[in-house]
Amino acid sequence: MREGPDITRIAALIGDPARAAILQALMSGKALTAGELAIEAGVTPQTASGHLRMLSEAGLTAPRAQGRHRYYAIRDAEVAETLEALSGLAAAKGHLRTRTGPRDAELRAARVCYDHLAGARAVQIYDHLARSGYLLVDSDAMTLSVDGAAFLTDLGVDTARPPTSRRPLCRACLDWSERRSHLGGALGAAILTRFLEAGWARRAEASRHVRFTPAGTRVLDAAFTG
Amino acid sequence: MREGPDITRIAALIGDPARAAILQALMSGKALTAGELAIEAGVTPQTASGHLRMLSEAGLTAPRAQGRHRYYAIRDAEVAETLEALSGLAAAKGHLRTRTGPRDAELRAARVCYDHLAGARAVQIYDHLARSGYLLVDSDAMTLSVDGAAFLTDLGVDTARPPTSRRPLCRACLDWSERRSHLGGALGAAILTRFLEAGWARRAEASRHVRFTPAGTRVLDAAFTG
DNA sequence: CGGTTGTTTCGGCCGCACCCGAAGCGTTGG
DNA sequence: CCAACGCTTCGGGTGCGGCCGAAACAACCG
Repeated sequence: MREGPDITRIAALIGDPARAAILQALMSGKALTAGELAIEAGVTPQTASGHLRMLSEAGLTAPRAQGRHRYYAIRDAEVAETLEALSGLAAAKGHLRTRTGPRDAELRAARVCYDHLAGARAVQIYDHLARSGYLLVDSDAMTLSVDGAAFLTDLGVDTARPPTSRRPLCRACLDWSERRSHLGGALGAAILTRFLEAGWARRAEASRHVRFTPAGTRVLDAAFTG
Repeated sequence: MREGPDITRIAALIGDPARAAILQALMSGKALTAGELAIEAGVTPQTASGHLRMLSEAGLTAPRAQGRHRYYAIRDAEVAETLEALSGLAAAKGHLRTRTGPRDAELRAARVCYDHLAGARAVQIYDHLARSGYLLVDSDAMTLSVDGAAFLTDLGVDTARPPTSRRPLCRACLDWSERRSHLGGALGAAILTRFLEAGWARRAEASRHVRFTPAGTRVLDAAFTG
């Protein structure tokens, strides 16, 4: 029969422990060097190099040479979304991790999803925008209302979408921990950028976790509540 | 590091050719016997049995004994959605299938996605419902308006949600061929049921393809346009 | 230019897991 | 009740693919 697109290739790529570790490390949105990814995956550099070659040929990662380093990153938002979907399924079906530990709670609170925020905090932001009429959720795409643009601009978020990219401004992204939607797309990326730049949130070193500063928590509670 | 849920296990399960074939066959929403699935996957019954055991233990499929047969089905909508997401990624990244053939076009027009319609026709239905104010797309969940319930009831769709299930009535499901949302959830399932029962559409024998009858095309063009 | 570091390519080892043949259960039917 | 059928379990063969050591490339650095 063999109907529809061929799932096997991509699923098999993600299904290897070393490659999965690489992809999950890259879900932080940072571009990492081949050597760093090798450590992350617990394999030697030459093994990681082979994996990265496969991932890049399949269009999951994008290599970028810079000096004698070679940086790899998640190729695009669609790859990131699919990985999140898989995370959701794994979280739902997978046997609960033996010890969920504090790290898990941190991730559920706030983390980076490729290039925008995810987790409880991100859902809070999304909810407020939608409920205040700042984000107009249409049949398919969402649009930012005039009021919404003003609201975000006040906070210092750059709502001007770069005209070069064909990427949608707003996009609902499914959150694996909250099982709800949060804001992705160019706007989601802009909001994360603003939070980091303003010192309202800081990224953990080698993790997807995002820690909100006291100032950031204040902004969040003041502007994104109700 | 090992952050977040463990993707590897589930991705590796889907990444095997035989198991992927089994899952894709089950995406028709029908429950199939182990023997049928063995043929579908091109392996012997004992091999398929082993695969089905793994899939069921991981929570991807649900076995149901009936007489001397044993029927397997996709476990729940979440599994189906993740498989669709993978299909989307594979369609986008995967090398184009050598010959896309007429079968592919048929699938893109209308197919079954676990228990509801997908493809161009499904997107048409979803668009009309949303644009007519029948489907109120809120921040997160969608709700069916009073007008919408009346509209669908007129068409013979059962809009009364079975109280036993905790399943949401309406749910946006990402369509891999249209790259847009279509209607899933209990309501999506009810609509498909009605279309089949009224003779407006017929399912292909061993495929996900759905063929609309002339009467069904008329209904679709009359009720779901504009 | 050697030396160092980061990355890739090549070859070969090894183990996992996919696969089937044979045999063991449970169900149906004559 | 025995035969037929469908499915599963068990055991062994085998091939693919991940892994590393060694070596070749490439880029910065003294």
